[in-house]
Amino acid sequence: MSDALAKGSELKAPEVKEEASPGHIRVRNRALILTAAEEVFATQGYRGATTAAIAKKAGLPKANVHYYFGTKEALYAAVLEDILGLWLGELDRIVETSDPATALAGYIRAKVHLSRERPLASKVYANEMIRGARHTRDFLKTELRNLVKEKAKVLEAWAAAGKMEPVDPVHLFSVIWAATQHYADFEVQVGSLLGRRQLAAKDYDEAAETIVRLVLRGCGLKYDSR
Amino acid sequence: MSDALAKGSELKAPEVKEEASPGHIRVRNRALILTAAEEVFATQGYRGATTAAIAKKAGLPKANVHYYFGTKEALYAAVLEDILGLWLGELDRIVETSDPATALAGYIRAKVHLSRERPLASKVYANEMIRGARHTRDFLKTELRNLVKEKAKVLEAWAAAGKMEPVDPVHLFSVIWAATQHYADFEVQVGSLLGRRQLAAKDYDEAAETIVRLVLRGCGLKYDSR
DNA sequence: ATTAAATTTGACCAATTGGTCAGGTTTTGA
DNA sequence: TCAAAACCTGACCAATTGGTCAAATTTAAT
Repeated sequence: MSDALAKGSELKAPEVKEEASPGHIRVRNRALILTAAEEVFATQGYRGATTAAIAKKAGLPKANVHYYFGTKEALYAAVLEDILGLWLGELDRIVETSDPATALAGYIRAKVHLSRERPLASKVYANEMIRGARHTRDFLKTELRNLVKEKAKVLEAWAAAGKMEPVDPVHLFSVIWAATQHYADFEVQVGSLLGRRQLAAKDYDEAAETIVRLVLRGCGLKYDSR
Repeated sequence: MSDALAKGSELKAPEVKEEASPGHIRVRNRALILTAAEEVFATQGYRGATTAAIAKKAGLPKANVHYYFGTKEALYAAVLEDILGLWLGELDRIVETSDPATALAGYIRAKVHLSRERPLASKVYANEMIRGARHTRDFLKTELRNLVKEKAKVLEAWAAAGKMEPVDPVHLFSVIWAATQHYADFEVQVGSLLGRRQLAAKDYDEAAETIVRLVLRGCGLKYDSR
């Protein structure tokens, strides 16, 4: 056995008691199923996803999936719930005290990063929108709308302070979301155009810079193209 | 009967001989089926679309759908074929002799217009990309890639002539496509954020202007925000 | 150790789905 | 007018699907 390997093995420090804490099975299996479901829903669509395929990908019998989530629809709702949490976080940096260019650029880069790290989540969400947001209507009309209204005030304040030009906030966010999520949802198209099977880190970076450039300049902010 | 209505009826000028030309049944029914299929594929996804639903929407028995298109997959391919034709046309205005700002703005406005007029086509295409472009890979890697390469040369020429700043063409087109098609694919989301059930003509116009503004300024071109 | 609760799962079911087909009707062209 | 081609469609089928369930096993808590 090589030194490195031996060292690695010895280092798995905590030496947890093999299994632990009540409910850990529930937690582990729900996570397995949710991960598998995200992939199957993303690549096959809601209707195309079968509970059998999800179960197989999770390494569990189909009846087990129904044991934990009841129906396919409830499982789908749970997957969406996870994704919405992921989406909502990054907007925090858009606050009045931030510098507009820094905040917007940071948000865009973070969103592109998410498209690279969690493309399946983006695809599930896109699918949900395309099909009319049957399971997400309330979220859109309340939570998301309020969040955007809040951020709209920040943009207005920036504009009033002469830090940027006024821009319609809904259209600005729409363009940012569309452009950034495009690199997850239409990954295969962008890859084809760039002549790659898979997008590389560099491609995501260049995408982010392009989007940042258009948005900042569009808002009357400085951006130096290198 | 109102004047307007009567006038409208009388005006249906050509008064074609009730039926006509051999093969007209084939043409008419294929069109009925393709239109119905576009809607069902758009709103239900590939797997979610049933030939029965398509037949019902077309007002024909299911067996008739199979009579004209054979399999569901062949019908889907035919729908995609139609859509790709629609997509490819508008790029014509991006030629070296055009003024960059005029050409790009015109293209963006035309694409937004298409999102409003043919949202279902956009949704079918988005679905196809999300699922990995199983039926469109070849098109992407050959036709679309070559088209973009061609347009890339135009952008380079414009930049070399000092008419605009250099921009990565693939990322520029990706952002334009993402932003414009967003108003078809994520229509329900934009509507929720704007507090409308349906987007109005004004909303599409404002969307187009926002995108034009970001893109032109991003390319170092003038755009006056009114 | 004991028992209640949680978990597991093969077998099963009713409904749906893409697709077929035979026998009929209508359209077309000579 | 008439036969061939095109078109139509109700009835049917094998496969798949989401979901159920009862009996067995494992885990948790006393």
